[in-house]
Amino acid sequence: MSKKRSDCPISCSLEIWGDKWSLLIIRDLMLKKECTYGEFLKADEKIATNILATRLQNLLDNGIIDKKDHPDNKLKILYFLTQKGIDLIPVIVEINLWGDQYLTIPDDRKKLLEEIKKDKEAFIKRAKAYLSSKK
Amino acid sequence: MSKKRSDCPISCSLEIWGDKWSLLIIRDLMLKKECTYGEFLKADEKIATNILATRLQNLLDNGIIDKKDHPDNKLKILYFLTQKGIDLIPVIVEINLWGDQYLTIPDDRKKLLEEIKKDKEAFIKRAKAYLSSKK
DNA sequence: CTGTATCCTTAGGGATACTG
DNA sequence: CAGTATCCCTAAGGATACAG
Repeated sequence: MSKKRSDCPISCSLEIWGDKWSLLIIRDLMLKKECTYGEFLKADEKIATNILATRLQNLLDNGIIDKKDHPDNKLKILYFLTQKGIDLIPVIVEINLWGDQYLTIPDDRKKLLEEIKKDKEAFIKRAKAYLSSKK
Repeated sequence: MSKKRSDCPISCSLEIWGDKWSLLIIRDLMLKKECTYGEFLKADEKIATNILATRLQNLLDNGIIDKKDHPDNKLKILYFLTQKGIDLIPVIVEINLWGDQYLTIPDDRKKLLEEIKKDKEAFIKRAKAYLSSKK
């Protein structure tokens, strides 16, 4: 994505997925496990198609996501998280928990947050298992 | 910082501190507890002074950091994390742990990472207590 | 030392049309 | 449906000078 500024793991991580869109793509894949191009476009934040294409390519290049043909419809392509992407779930979870303290949480996310708050480690373990499973 | 794209806590969080520099400022304040303007400028990533000024202002506006006069030298100003900023430590910690799996960690950070990996919750608790303490 | 100000360049992004 | 391509604009960023 951008050139290397330092050896700091925070800085290097941000250079891979630290823009305003990549983590939203990862969020979609965490919530829905598999997404088509069109499903990303339909997300609330309304990403532009050219931006989406560059971000998906960057995440593919960095091994965070992968893609495959849709089992039923060969015209559709499904994006999904690799293990490297799945391992970003704890980051997403912690951002959610911070947001729970300092932002207004929409109703359709409250259930998820309750689950996370009840037992964070168990939630992450379950989510990782779910996202790693085939089908 | 930018206009609101959606109600998603991830999206809203990113709009506050999801640029390429804010988390590095927060990282510096987590590692050193208090920093002067000049100390931020000296960080490896070499942030430009105009960018630094806008980011500090944004973090001040959003209540993530605060500032005060240096106790010894009234010409110096010290920036530090508020509780809202301190509560971002788990996010930083998880990014570090992800980086530990997938990036090359420089020697001067390995000790910190060992501490985190030994007992994450204890590390966070200690860090929060340290950053909350006066002096 | 802590910022502002300015200039200039580049990257990110919105809108929309279009192709296999 | 899954992208490419184009145009155009704005925000982000680097360099540097300078002011209180």
